Amino acid sequence: MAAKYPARNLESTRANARLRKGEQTRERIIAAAAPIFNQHGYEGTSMQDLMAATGLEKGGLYRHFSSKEELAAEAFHFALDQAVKLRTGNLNEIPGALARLRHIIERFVEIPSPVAGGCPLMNTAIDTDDGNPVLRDLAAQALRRWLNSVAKIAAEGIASGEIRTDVEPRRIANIIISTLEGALMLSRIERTRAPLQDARITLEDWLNSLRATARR
Amino acid sequence: MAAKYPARNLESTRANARLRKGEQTRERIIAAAAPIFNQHGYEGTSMQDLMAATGLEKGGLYRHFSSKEELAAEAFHFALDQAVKLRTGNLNEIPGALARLRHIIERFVEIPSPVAGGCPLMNTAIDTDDGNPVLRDLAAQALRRWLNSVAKIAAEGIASGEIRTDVEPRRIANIIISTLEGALMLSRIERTRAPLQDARITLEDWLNSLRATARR
Amino acid sequence: MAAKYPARNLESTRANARLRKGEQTRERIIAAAAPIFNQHGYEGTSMQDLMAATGLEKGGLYRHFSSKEELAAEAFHFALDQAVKLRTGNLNEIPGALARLRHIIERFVEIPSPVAGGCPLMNTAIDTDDGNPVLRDLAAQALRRWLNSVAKIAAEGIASGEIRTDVEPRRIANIIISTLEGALMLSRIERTRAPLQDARITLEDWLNSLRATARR
Amino acid sequence: MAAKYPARNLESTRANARLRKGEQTRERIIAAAAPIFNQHGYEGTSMQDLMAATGLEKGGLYRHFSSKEELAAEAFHFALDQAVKLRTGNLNEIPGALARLRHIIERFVEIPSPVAGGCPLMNTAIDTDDGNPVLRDLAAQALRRWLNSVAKIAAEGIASGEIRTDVEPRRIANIIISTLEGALMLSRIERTRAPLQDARITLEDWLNSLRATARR
DNA sequence: ACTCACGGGACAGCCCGTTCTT
DNA sequence: AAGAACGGGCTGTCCCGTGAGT
Repeated sequence: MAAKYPARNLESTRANARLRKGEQTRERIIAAAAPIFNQHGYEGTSMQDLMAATGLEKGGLYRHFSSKEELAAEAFHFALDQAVKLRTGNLNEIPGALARLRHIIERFVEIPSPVAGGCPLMNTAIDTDDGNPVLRDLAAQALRRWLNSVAKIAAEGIASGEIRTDVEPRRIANIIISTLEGALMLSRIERTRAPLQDARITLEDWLNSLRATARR
Repeated sequence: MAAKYPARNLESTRANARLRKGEQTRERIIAAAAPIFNQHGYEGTSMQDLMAATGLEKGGLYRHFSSKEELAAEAFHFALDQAVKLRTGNLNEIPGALARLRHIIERFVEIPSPVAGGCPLMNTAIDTDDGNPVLRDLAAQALRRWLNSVAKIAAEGIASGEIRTDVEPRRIANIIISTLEGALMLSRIERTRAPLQDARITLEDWLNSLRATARR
Repeated sequence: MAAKYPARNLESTRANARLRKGEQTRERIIAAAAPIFNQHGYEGTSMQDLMAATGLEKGGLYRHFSSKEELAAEAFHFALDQAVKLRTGNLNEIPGALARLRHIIERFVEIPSPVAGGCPLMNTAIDTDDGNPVLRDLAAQALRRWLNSVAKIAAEGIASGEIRTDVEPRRIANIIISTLEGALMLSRIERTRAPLQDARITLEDWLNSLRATARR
Repeated sequence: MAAKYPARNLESTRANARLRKGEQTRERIIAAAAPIFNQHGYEGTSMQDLMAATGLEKGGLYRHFSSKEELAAEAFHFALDQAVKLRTGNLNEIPGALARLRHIIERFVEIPSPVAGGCPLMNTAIDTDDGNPVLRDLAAQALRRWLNSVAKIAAEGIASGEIRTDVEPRRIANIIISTLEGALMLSRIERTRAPLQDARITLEDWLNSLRATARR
């Protein structure tokens, strides 16, 4: 996901250092398109919108992407990357499975989506559920990866004896993500952060109840 | 909202009262349109789709509804009514706040949406969030009513001493609905019922933990 | 023109005394339709407009008229009749050709059209000139009658020695009607009565110059 | 507006300056649309008609004009320009106010409208009087300019002592234009040039009667 | 690398007219 | 005599995509 069209020279440490002009334009288009697709959905976004956002003409856009769908896919990847990076933070440095799960929850609740329009994963999944299958699969795969990564942390916690053995890792992942995403939607519809805060408190309480009772 | 399809029992004086032909057609259109709007969203549904689904021509449709928006609003009401009726069941006859909350959860998880496309409330809310404001408000109000009704049950449980006093009714409502809706989405995207089942188990456990400890 | 569908009984002295219900409705429709057609033209008037103006449904209208065109023709006749009656006044009682021509001019300038939208003859003629040929011919014939009647008065004035013999009656008619109708249009566009007043003054001066010089 | 089709003389620096392809097409569309709008009116002209007349598809047309209204406005300007240029001729070189007024009358009567459908000013004014306000104002303003220019010539004639002081310039303008436009309509409806010829003769006689009486 | 120019098709909405029903 | 119900067609607008030109 991270680095798409590499071709970068060796000494470049950061992603977009020293891109050719065409690639710069391509990245610029994607960055401009991401919030628009994320806000208005695939069908709800017109090439005209993208032209206005990028300052390019239609021909200019189609030089870099063979179709609206391809551009939308790239924009989805971009938005997801941004969100993942921002919300993951220094997750790997945190010791303890429960602490890492709490970290995930906290970040999700406290850090707003870096791309306007909210969680790109859910937005894309819902938007394309009965529509564009290419984008739908992209979103489904991303969700699967997210579920897997959370379940893996839970499994490690169980293996290490930190988490009770009578709960399945997959269930922990399902609950955390279900509750967080559900709360995010309520927050957007109700236009208040209360559901997200409630989700955080409740999930953290629930995680505490999963802690393996220290027997002697 | 009035009485839809079935003939029902004889003593109903006003409900079905022999619909005129036009009203029958109107109801037929709404029933046919509801799953389409629910699946493809407002923008994703064309009048052509509705013509195909109803067998009527455009002139025929526009006789019963002054705009696509009006038809979508009626279809939303219809779908929501169907879902509410089916999933509410004999809720009022159930004694005990916790039992009623469990009943809500169980029904939501076990009974599939009577209208194809999943939960019309969430679908409409997400679909129109950055689009049609009329439909968005309709969905937002419906969600608000749902939240209120769940919170009210929780409040009654607290008042009666059944539920602990240190949790707010609003939070209980937020968590139940967030988790259920979030799980429903995961289920749809992953195409497996596991997230819903996990949500049910976890929410019921959580509700048990809210029971006021019997004092001596 | 005057009496269309007669069938009226003998003792009725005025036109619409004692019409059957259907005929009353028919007359009512025509009276309601006339100003609408006169203001918005044939194409610019929709059956919906007529429904709103009459309070009838489409079926009700089409019972009395076989097509929109037929209704428009009747409405044109009605509007023209109204205008002719009102502006003719006691023309026949006036002695002298010049006085009668002046009377025509004065009436035209001073009396606003009884049917909203201005002179139905010109409106219809212009409106349908490149469109509906049936209505166009109706208007052309009405104009021809009007021209003839004015020319006839002029001819009588010439025959009686009141008007100079070196001007043709047809030219007098053309000038009077051209100037009046042209001034009416300027008045409508400029939204001021000045052009009509100027036309009156100038035409009257001009008529005076046509008076046969009193022989010695 | 600028300079249309022909290549013209060499020293024109800005007028034709080699139009780009798109501008050529744009001008071609306007030239093709002008007679259609002038004949059938704004509502009576469909984009389909314009497609047929230009050979372009809808997408092609809408590239050059953002709406039918904008195209109609341009077509009106074009038609008016054509008519003004053709009928004005070398007006400025003619000495004497009365001679110039006669020149205007003569040109109007003798030179047929270069754009099919007759006088675009009157056509548009009447057509849009109860409809499109944008076009109506355009026509009203053009009429106002025409009236002003005629009135100005009359005023100059009065100031120079050529025309009698007891007639207002505005009335002269009103009469000339009313009579000419009225005669034009009669000519179109009756399908004979007689009304226009009568108007010319009569207006010229009338102008002679306005000549200041030779001083003693 | 990008703009300009254009095609062809879909969209919601409104139109006129007919038939069925009361 | 009139309303209710419906058909089929057309309108202006917007859409995505392609190819010529620079």
